[in-house]
Amino acid sequence: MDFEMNLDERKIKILKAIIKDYILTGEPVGSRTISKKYELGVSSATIRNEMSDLEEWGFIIQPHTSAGRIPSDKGYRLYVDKLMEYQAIEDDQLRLFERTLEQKIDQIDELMMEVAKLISYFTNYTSMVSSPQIQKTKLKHMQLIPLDKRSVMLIIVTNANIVTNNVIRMDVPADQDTLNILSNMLNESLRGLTIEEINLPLIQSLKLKMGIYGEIVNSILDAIDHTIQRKNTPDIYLSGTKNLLNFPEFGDLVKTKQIFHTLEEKELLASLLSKAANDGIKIIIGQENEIDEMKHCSIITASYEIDGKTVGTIGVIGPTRMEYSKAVSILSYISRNLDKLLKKISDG
Amino acid sequence: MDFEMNLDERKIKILKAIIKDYILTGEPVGSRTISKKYELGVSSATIRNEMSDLEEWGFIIQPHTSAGRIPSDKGYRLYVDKLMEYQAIEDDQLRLFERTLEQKIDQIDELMMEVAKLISYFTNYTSMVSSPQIQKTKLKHMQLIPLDKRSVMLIIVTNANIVTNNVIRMDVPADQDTLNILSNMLNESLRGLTIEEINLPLIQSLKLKMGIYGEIVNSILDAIDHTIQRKNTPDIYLSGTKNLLNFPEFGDLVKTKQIFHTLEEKELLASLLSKAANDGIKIIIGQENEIDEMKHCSIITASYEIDGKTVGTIGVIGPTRMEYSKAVSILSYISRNLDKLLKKISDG
DNA sequence: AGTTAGCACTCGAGCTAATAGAGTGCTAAC
DNA sequence: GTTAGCACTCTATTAGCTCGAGTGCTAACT
Repeated sequence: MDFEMNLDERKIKILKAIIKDYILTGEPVGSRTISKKYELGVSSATIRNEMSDLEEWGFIIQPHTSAGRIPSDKGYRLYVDKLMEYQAIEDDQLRLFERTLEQKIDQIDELMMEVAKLISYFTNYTSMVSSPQIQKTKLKHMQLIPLDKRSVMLIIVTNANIVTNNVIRMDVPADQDTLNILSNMLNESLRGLTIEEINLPLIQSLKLKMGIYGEIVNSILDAIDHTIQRKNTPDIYLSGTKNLLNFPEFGDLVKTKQIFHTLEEKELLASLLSKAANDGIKIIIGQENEIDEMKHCSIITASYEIDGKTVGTIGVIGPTRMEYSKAVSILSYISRNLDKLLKKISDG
Repeated sequence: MDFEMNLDERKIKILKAIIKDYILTGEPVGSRTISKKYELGVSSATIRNEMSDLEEWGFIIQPHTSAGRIPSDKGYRLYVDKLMEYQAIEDDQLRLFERTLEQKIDQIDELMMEVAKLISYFTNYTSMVSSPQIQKTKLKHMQLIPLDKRSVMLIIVTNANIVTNNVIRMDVPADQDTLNILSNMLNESLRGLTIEEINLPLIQSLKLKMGIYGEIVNSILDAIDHTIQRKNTPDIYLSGTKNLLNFPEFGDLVKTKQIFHTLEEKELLASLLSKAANDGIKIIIGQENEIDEMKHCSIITASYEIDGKTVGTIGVIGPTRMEYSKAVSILSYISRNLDKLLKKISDG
């Protein structure tokens, strides 16, 4: 028995060949295929011996006796960690992305959806995009608008011109002028802060400052708080869910239905994406996935920033037989350039 | 040959039995099944004779010689037009809907998504919901907010507290006070009008009225116009796309992929739904569908109103073998009560 | 005239057996 | 250490077969 694991260069080459070929074709890869298609200068018999070792060490799997080998999750893991060559994003994709950048998109939700579409179009996988976490963006302007006698709308504009609104039910009626004064005071005190920076001491001092408006301020601060709570789970945009159906591994409708079900659980996806935050590129392969229904998928996520702060995540879902290097390069490129797109919204 | 089409009561009963059974089981229905399961007081041989007529007239189809009959699109059409019995919405569904009504939902997009989820949950089909057309809703409040030296944000609040926002690039800088005055003037002139009522003569008279602010007003009215243009295609919310995979008729992955593809084309769905506007309940069966990829589906849509005006549409997509009466009753109930939900957003 | 029992006929679903071929592991020679 | 050769294994495909559901037609019955 060969208990010592000695991954020499030739074994690496063979493993890479198996993974590449299997990602390309989806069919188990045999020793003859490798010796013919990939120039290793050795015969299929030698390769068979090497493959036997690779299988013993768990990097590849034989679906049945008379079939070739397919990579295991462990094999893919080694591949993405050490073996994979990063590739540049393709020129035409670059151009298409630039063109999108030139388009006039003035709503953040449209932009997010457009980004999701681009990712799924570029990768041929299902894409996910989470909108910027509002807590980490800075307050730019607040405005109170009278709706009727007892209710007021609070509009909050942040950093990248993300607009949220909130109806506040007032105990005390307030007229337009009062609301304008209040809006000004709020702006003076809070502008430039991120929403998560608005804490209890700050709120107390605000109440004192507001003097006669104290009681109204209460409701308003509640509303701000409510905004934070509600927006704790960011909006999730999906695109290209149909792409999963392209892959024979999703021919089993029962399993595939479960995946589609998961994709509709936006909270689940939100937590999945938020875990990836701050990590740059993160790759989850098959069984590594925490969500049971996703254990036959791989997920790649990439976080993106506004003003140097990580505020959201983009990602793709595909079969474990995923074109990791391609997907990584695309996600990495888009995540690095997403802040430009977001800034463009601000420019009006 | 029997060229005269004489649809007597017994034939109707048999046709109804075939459709009911096929909707239930998805299997072709034989004459013996009908004579045993549905009490018609005649033998299978008699039913065979009648079925032969029904087939000749195109209401049912025999997939192959030794199979039972399945309804044709024409058969379903007759069924939904004349034969179908409307059924009351189930009690537990009613309760669940009421409970949703009690929940605090203060954003229109959340509400729309919630409604879509309810519909797909109730019907087990894929649901579509289009957000209220902003053009037909009335202006409640407009507010200009300064962002930076050269740009201003226009917030428009309409009827059901639907909020839209728009960044305006100004040629002339404008300070907070000017913007407040302008906001007030705009509100006085335009409040209560629907957006589509804001036409050229009105705009002209506004410009005169605004006097010294004339040049600024231009940009603002452009922005309003832009809002109308952009929001011409309403937002579409989908839920339960995975439900399609429940039905054996969508086992063919190639066709199903096409349907999923169509479901991602929001513009297409928007036009599909908008065509249904003003029509109350509308049923599109199989081949009747204009979209090729949808010719194996049936679609039911129902329009909904705000303040007596039709502003949007809800609907379901399923196999032609759809539980029409159930789906119709659910859509009809929800569409009739949707305005209550929308009003609740207004109440804060 | 309408209904029904009886029966031959058709055709798909599902089972079995046979075959072809891809790929392996092992052995012996290089 | 490498490789040619070969027996062996297992799947996928095909062909042939049977079974049974369902039909249409005919002849008898009411």
